[in-house]
Amino acid sequence: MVLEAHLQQAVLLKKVVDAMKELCKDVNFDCSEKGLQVQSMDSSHVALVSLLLRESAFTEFKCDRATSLGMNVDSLGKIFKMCGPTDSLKLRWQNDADTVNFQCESGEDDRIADFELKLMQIESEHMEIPEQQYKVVAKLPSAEFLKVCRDLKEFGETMQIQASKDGIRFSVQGDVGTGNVVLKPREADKPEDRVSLLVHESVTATFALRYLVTFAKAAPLSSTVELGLGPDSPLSVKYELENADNGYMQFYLAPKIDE
Amino acid sequence: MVLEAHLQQAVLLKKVVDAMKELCKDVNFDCSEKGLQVQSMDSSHVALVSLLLRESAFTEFKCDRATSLGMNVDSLGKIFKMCGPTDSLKLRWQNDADTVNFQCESGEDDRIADFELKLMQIESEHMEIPEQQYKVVAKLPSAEFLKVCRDLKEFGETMQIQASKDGIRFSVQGDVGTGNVVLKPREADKPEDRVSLLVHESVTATFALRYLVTFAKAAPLSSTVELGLGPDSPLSVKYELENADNGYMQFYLAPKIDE
DNA sequence: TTTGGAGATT
DNA sequence: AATCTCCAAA
Repeated sequence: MVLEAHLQQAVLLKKVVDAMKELCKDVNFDCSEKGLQVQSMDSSHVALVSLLLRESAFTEFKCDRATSLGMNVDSLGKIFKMCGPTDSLKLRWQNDADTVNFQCESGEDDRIADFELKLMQIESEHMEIPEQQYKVVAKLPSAEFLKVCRDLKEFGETMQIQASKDGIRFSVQGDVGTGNVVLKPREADKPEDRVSLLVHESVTATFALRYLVTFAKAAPLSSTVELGLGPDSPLSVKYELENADNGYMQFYLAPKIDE
Repeated sequence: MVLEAHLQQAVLLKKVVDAMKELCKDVNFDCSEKGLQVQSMDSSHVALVSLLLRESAFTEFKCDRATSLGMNVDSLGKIFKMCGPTDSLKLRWQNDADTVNFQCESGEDDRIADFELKLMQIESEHMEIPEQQYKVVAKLPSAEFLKVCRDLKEFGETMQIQASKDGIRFSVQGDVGTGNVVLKPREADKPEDRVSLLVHESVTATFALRYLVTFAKAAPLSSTVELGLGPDSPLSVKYELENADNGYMQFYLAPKIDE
């Protein structure tokens, strides 16, 4: 057995796959002793998905040899659909086998679903993601970001984001009119209700709303989301797992350049 | 600024729009110093919607000059979807501007959504609604009316309403059988639980259930609904706002004439 | 724990 | 308009 990983909550991986499903068809899961990692362009090569599940996210993790396992995301979605919300997951890969095994166990151990998934060869266009120094880092409730994106996408295809010390403004211009939502920095008892802005320099940029909505659907992964903005640089949309040390799921999207 | 109206609870207008959405595509909001008014046939010219929001329904209301503002109801629905349940609303229209501005503010003022909606020219088929002397006026809990309509629409498309001093009977004949719900007059501690019947003459009439279900969805506007019935005359379904002086929303539906 | 209603999504 | 999911009440 080269890879054996046990996850307390299969639902974590289910959420990750759900978030990835609309963007990527097939992806490589890069396995090493550090954990699992995915880095993939979306099918239309406009957005980038970056997932890291550190070894600490698992109750048990063993990986003898670094390797890339190519999987079909749709199939993964179907597999995890079999899992109940409290199921645990065991992931196994034998040396050079052409399948990987998923085993979902209900909490009471009275129901075991398992699936043998065929692996696929995916040319891994390995990409470096430069560590950006964002001019603005905004942290807000992930549910609020999801709602803003969904509400505004009704009016148009392009969203302008303006961030300054006073707040962050999401705007869409469409045929029937122009919509804006402004969030001001906000303290709150629960950290997950806060809106905070770290601003070195005000930033205005525009993005294809379609992708933002897709990213925002990763909200179940975390109660908060972190937006990273810079002038003429890609937007980062990052969801840290409940325990940030366990990893994150992050999306990048190139801005629309003004004509 | 010709029109400026502040509403404590944006949700009131949201409910009104939701109730109107399924019936009308575009409507004129007639603004005067008395308040806002809408009178519109539904798209298939079978039903009629009549809305009155008196000036007193607003925390602030100013209208320098009577005017009709044509708006798309779907767009209004999308705008109010952005509002939280406790948001307040500011409605503004500048002299002869071709847009009207909606501004939703959360209670804590840390989230402002606003929308600039393009106005449209709608030929206003102005109609007089004759004050009917209904043979029967029935008042019942709006939730109960909603449930009756929803339950019975499962069995057929046409509802017969029979009202007499003994009670009001809703009947549907369908392929799988015939369903009846009878409500007898009922006293109750809370006025909104009462069922009362004012009967000058027993009435039997039939209506297209589809419209009744749509009307009944306005239930969030008021805990009670008033049905007005006459032989061979349109049914009135009226929801008075919690404070009746603030206005009402009313629907009319022509009866199906027996073949 | 199970059932119903409400809200949201396609 | 129909389905599905989530949340709340019994």
